Amino acid sequence: MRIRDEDKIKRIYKAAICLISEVGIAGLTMAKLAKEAKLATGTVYIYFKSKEVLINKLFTKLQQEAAERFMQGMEKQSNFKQQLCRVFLNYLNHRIKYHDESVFLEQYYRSPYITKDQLQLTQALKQPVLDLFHQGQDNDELRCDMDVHMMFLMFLGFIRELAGEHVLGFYVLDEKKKLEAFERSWELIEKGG
Amino acid sequence: MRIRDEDKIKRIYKAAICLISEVGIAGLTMAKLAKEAKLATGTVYIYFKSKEVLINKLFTKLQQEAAERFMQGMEKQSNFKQQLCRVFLNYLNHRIKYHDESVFLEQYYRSPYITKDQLQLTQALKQPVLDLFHQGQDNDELRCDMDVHMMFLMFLGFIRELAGEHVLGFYVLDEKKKLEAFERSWELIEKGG
Amino acid sequence: MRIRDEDKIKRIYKAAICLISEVGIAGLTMAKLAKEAKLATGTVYIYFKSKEVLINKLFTKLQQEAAERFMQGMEKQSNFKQQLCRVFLNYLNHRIKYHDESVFLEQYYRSPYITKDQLQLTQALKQPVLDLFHQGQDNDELRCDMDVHMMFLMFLGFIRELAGEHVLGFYVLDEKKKLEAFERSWELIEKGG
Amino acid sequence: MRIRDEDKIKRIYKAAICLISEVGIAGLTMAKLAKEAKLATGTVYIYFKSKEVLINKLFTKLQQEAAERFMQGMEKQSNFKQQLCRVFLNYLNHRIKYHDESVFLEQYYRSPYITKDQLQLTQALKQPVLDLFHQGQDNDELRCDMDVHMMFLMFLGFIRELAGEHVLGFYVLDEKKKLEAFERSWELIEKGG
DNA sequence: GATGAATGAGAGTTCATTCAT
DNA sequence: TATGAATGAACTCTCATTCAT
Repeated sequence: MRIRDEDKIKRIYKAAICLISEVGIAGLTMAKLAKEAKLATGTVYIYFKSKEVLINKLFTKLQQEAAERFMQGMEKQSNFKQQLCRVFLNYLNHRIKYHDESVFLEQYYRSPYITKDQLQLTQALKQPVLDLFHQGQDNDELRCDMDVHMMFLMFLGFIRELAGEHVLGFYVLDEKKKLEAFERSWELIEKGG
Repeated sequence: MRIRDEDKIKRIYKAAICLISEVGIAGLTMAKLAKEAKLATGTVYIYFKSKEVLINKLFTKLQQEAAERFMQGMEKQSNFKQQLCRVFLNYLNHRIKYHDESVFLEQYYRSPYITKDQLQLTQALKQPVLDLFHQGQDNDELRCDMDVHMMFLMFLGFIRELAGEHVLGFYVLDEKKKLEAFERSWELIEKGG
Repeated sequence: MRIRDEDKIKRIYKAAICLISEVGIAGLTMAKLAKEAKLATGTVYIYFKSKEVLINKLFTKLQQEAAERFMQGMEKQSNFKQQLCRVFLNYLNHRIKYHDESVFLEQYYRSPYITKDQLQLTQALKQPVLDLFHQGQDNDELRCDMDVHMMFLMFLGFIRELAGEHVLGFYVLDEKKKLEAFERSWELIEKGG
Repeated sequence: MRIRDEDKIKRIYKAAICLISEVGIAGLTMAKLAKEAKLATGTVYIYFKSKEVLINKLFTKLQQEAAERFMQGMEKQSNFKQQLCRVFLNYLNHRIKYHDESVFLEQYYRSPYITKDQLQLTQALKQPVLDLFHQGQDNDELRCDMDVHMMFLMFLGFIRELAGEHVLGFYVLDEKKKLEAFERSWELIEKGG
């Protein structure tokens, strides 16, 4: 029964993301969720002990999936700038393509439901990107008079705003714009910029 | 006859902000709200027709108050850079000082409750800051090979991340750090930077 | 202040009848009532101790007014049949013209709010009509092999149904039909019919 | 899984009738109803979407049941008069035995909750009885100088008053009285009466 | 007396969770 | 395991009544 089980969990997650993007975390009910996932309400409780547990696990799962996407294809790049560009675009495209998930993650991140542990994990998932910046500094690719965390926050915030406004239709991004956005960010942090 | 009481409205708003920061929009109940504001539940309904109306009005009010704070003290500055610095710090400090409100605004902004009208208003409130950037470009203070909206989003995103991480204790900001953050942003957009 | 007071009471009664015909006794609220009567809610409580008292008094008042209308112009009639006809038409026209009031009276009459005393009073108000029937029997105008109460109930029920269906538009009554209805009733009860 | 339970619907209906006869439609609360039916409040909402729907359905159900009872045993009668007598007694006994239901039906019928559709249905349910009268006229059993609708309203009104006063104890009916009442009605409408 | 804001018990309804099948 | 009917606490909102002005 392994396969069917996994399938049900997937359906539950998918239904949750879909519904939350429509009605918010507040508006999500277990009845709606079960219906969307084509399950009985009771069945959901076989796989998740409570609504809270479900939301928590969904958060962790989505966060991990997102983190995996960020570094994808990076190692194939020829130089540091290209690597960073890859990460930049990965995250930007992720925020656009998985906008529903991103909104959920952000809402949850700033919600009272999040636990200390989850916050720590969130920080830990940023580490690979922070490491990349550190490496850049060590290899004289990035300026040294700006701390890595600040660079990172600038990158992150810029991307989030770009993606957010794009999804709402207030600032449309094509491939050229995306690259331009990266170039501007790069200018700011490159050695001798 | 007792007279309709502006003070009660303030107490209701204050209680709402306080509770939402603790338990989220989802967790806000009219009973808790009334208790926190030291009113009977029915009294809240004299001033606000429904919970939804209350939340909507709170959003609009906070947004407008926030917008007013952003430009404060700007005209006193001697030059363009100082003016922009003032706005930068205004927003950054606002995001820190009024973190509860900011979180509420952001949550609401991405929630299904927000109306088209409110979204438009939100955009309109950004206009004065956008105008400042435009003016900077026109007066040869800012580079012209980067569009104003992009500059704005970079500023905005950077500030939000800084404030967010500061409040969570992951990236502590003092006055020096704040100014450094502004300097980095300025480098990116100044003419001939 | 006598005059103003009486005026307010009238306005309250009128508003109550009007609203009850629209929304039922259940749907009547003191706030709506006050608004309709152009008074403050508190003012209503100066004249009526509670909603229940108001409804009770309204019932008694309307019932008495109705009773007065029934015998109107009867004594002017030349003979017994004409007298009875007058009463018949009085009641029929009353049920049509004051339909809202009649509906209220009937609803109240069958409701749990009515007291034993009020029920007795209601019966007492029928007495003049019952007396008329008795008198008819005594004077050999009416058959004696049918008890007076039964005659009365037949009259009453017939009139109520006629008026009810007329108001709903299911059985339209003009003057000719009204007289015909009386003639049929008369046939049934007249001596040697 | 527990199966949806027709018995529960019956209990809800029964509790509703019982409570309405005690406290009126206005006084019926879902909490009282659930308690009387020995269910949780939420359970009532599984079977009826809202209080209004419950009341509506109850009305339609009772009306239909009542209509069925009226014609019962009629076809077994040897002649037209006997048939009509059967219907007369059916309705009279129904009004006495199911007095609570009858009061509810009447209250609802004159209430603002009733819909056009329901009014039409109510009229339609009268048709079989009206048809019986028509048939009586066609077969020269009933007089032709009185329209069928008027005959019907006379019957109906008479019965309602008789039953109403009987239940209140103001006019006691035994089997003899009932037959007498029918005889009087018959006299009025029979051919050559 | 007149006003209508204030009150809070209680209304209808929802929904996370349980449980009989 | 899977189901969805059943539960009842908790929600939003109403409204008869009170009370400060």
